[in-house]
Amino acid sequence: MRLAEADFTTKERILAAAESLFAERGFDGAAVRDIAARSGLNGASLYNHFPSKQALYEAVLERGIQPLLEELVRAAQAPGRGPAAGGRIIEALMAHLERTPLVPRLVEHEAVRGGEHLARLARHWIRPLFEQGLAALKASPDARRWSEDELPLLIAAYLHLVFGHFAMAPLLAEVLDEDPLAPESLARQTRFLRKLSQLLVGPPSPHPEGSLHEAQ
Amino acid sequence: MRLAEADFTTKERILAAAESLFAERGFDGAAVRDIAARSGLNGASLYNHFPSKQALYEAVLERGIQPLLEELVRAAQAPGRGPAAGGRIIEALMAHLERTPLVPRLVEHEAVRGGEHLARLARHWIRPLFEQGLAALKASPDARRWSEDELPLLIAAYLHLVFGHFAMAPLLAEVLDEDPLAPESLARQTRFLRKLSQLLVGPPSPHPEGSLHEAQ
Amino acid sequence: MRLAEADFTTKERILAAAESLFAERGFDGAAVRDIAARSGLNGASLYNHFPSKQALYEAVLERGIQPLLEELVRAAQAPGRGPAAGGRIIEALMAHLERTPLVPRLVEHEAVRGGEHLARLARHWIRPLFEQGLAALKASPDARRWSEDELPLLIAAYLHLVFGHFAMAPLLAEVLDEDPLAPESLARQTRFLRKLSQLLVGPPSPHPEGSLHEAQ
Amino acid sequence: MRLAEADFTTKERILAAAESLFAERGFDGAAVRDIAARSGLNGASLYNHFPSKQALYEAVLERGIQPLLEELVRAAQAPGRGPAAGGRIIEALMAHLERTPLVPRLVEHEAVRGGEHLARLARHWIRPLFEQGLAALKASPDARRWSEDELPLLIAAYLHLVFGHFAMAPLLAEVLDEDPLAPESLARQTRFLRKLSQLLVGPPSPHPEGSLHEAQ
DNA sequence: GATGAATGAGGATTCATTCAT
DNA sequence: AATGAATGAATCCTCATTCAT
Repeated sequence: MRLAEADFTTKERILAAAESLFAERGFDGAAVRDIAARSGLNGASLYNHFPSKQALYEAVLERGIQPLLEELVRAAQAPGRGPAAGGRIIEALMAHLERTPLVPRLVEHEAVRGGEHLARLARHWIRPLFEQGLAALKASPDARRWSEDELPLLIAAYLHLVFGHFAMAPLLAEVLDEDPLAPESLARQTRFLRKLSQLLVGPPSPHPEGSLHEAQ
Repeated sequence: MRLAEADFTTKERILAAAESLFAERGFDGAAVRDIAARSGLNGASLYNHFPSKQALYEAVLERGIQPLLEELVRAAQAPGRGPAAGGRIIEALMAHLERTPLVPRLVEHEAVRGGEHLARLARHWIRPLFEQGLAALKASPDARRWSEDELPLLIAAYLHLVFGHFAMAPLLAEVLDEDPLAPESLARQTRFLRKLSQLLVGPPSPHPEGSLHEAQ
Repeated sequence: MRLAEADFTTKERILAAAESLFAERGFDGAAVRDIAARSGLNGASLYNHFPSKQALYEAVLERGIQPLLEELVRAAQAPGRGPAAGGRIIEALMAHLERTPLVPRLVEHEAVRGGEHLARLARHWIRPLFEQGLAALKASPDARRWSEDELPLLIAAYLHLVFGHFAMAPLLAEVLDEDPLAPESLARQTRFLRKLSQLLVGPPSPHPEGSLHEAQ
Repeated sequence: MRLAEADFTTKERILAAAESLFAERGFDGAAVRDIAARSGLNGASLYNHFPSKQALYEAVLERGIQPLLEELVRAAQAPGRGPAAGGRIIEALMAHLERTPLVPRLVEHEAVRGGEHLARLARHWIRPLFEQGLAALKASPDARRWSEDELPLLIAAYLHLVFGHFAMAPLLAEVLDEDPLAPESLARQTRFLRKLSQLLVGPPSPHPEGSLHEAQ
């Protein structure tokens, strides 16, 4: 029991270290030895827990993306399909990413390089997400302002907006002079996205400023 | 003249090859030998044109980003600051990126890894872009729906939306079953972004569907 | 214990191989791969024991020079400061160098190229040696034939004579048709230097030929 | 004529640059490109004047050693074989080396590494020098204090003393806090060597201090 | 499970040399 | 005679991985 627990802990430590290094430097830039060192291990010991760098990478991706997807499914399936659903999903998503802020960087790295791993990533994880979003949007009366072939773009837009904030955090930090991952920044971004969402798929607002400013 | 032209050509070939490889694999993943090979050169010959991989990388970044920034400045300074300005800038940006579709990937790679180069990238290139955008938004009467501290987020949102489409093209291609960089896809995305822009910073529309659908 | 011993052995093997190659070819001429091969190692394995070629080089220098200096200090501090001290030091020095005959070559290489490492070499190792020698000479009544500003030159002369014999051994071998590092050659050179030393700092000899020929 | 003259000049410039770089860094450490650059040439242009690095190296050695040898022959054959001959040769040698102070470094480099070139160096240049010295010593009545098999060592000693001063100049500079190649340093070293020579092969001196101090 | 040592493959870079201009 | 460009070989070093302990 003690041993198994220690093993679990070590594995977790490796995964966390790998996540941060893969997020920072990408697959090629992250050295196994560095990951091991950041886990408090010798470079060779890591191979007692993962058979290869590639396997470790995939485990990191899976560990990061799986809960994210589950969270999304949960948020989307929560009762209340009304116009507030979009805002709720955004909130859930942002709240989740606040706890795993490196995942978007991993995804972005992978997406940008279009690696072999990408197809599986897309098919197994992103595509269901898209379809789920599509269904939700089609069910929403207020989304009727978007034609059918615009809906995928709309979902992609949400993806860019939410993931971009996390993935490009290092750049934004330099430009905005504040840490985009700080709680206040995230809260502000969440409010901003909800407002934006209202404008995009909310009901047409005859006097937007007043109502929207309160809406948060 | 012949010589200078040949030199220009080789250097350009190297820059193009480097751009594509850096975009695909990032700085660490792109091997100098591969860049040279893709330029029709021996690995060593590349060093007759660039003193180091790092220098080549920076030249690629500069070559990609400088014209982009100039294009943006040009578009922003064109006459007609009205509500149509946003749409015009988006159009110019998308048109420009259609010709250099790898640049957003480069930027995203750099942004995601937060490399040493990032600070300069941010200060010299992205920040002026932000400030220019801020000024434009403040001058726009319809942007008054956004509070002052939301404006940077709005600009970042545009950044994510435009750059994301190009940077994550490989992922989107898998998900959407079409090439996001194909002319029709880009035209659709441009229309979509103009419509979205209308909703975000356009005049409040009492009956949006009709008017907006024609607006393109 | 077994492990530590094996480690010591490998490191020692590398140091020995590096010493011979650095002595033969100098820093630039000695390839890490060759050093590794001569140690029975793959080129990469060497880096498990030394972080860089430069570090290995410095370790080799230190390993060679440190004991030499200690030997000198020991010989100089031995009782009996009289006119025989010079001869005793020479003997000790020659005996020591017989066991590490490559060290003078290393020093000569380094001295000739005036490398960055030289300053440290000079200040930490050679200079104390000089000062020690100076003190010994000043205390010797028979050295009064040399003026104060000639004493450093006298010490340098000893340096040249002793080190030169070892460092230029390859050249001397060609010229003299015998190996200058062979025991008999070294014995002869030692006798020669003692005799020479007698002439330089020994007592004025009224009938030198007779007395000196027996002096050995 | 102009062209030929320019060529001669260029060749000389290359030889001078090569001499300094070979002296500083040895054969392996000196890059052809650096030699060319120091000659004001492109790396490729050097090959218009010398067919290879090796050939250039040999030309440098020859250019440095040939005049030195001739100078020695001249000094040795000058009238007056008496006991002053040693001093006169030393003076001529030192005076010559003052004008080509890098040559001893070249020789030392070559001697230390025992390169392929060494055999020729030894046979063609150093050995005649030795034999000439041997003859001179045998003819000198005062050298009778040295047995026959010590005479080669005596000559080698002179070699070490004279060449060492120049070759190890960088090291001596650090230790003695003055430039060993400065005119005063060289003058002092010359006086020192003459005095030393008097002691080694001069007549037995009953009251050395007085007489020798004036002897310079 | 942890580690020091070993290694083949590969990475960026340098180098001597060649060649067309 | 000079040079920019090209290149194969070599250089130092890193890396992912393996293995004995």
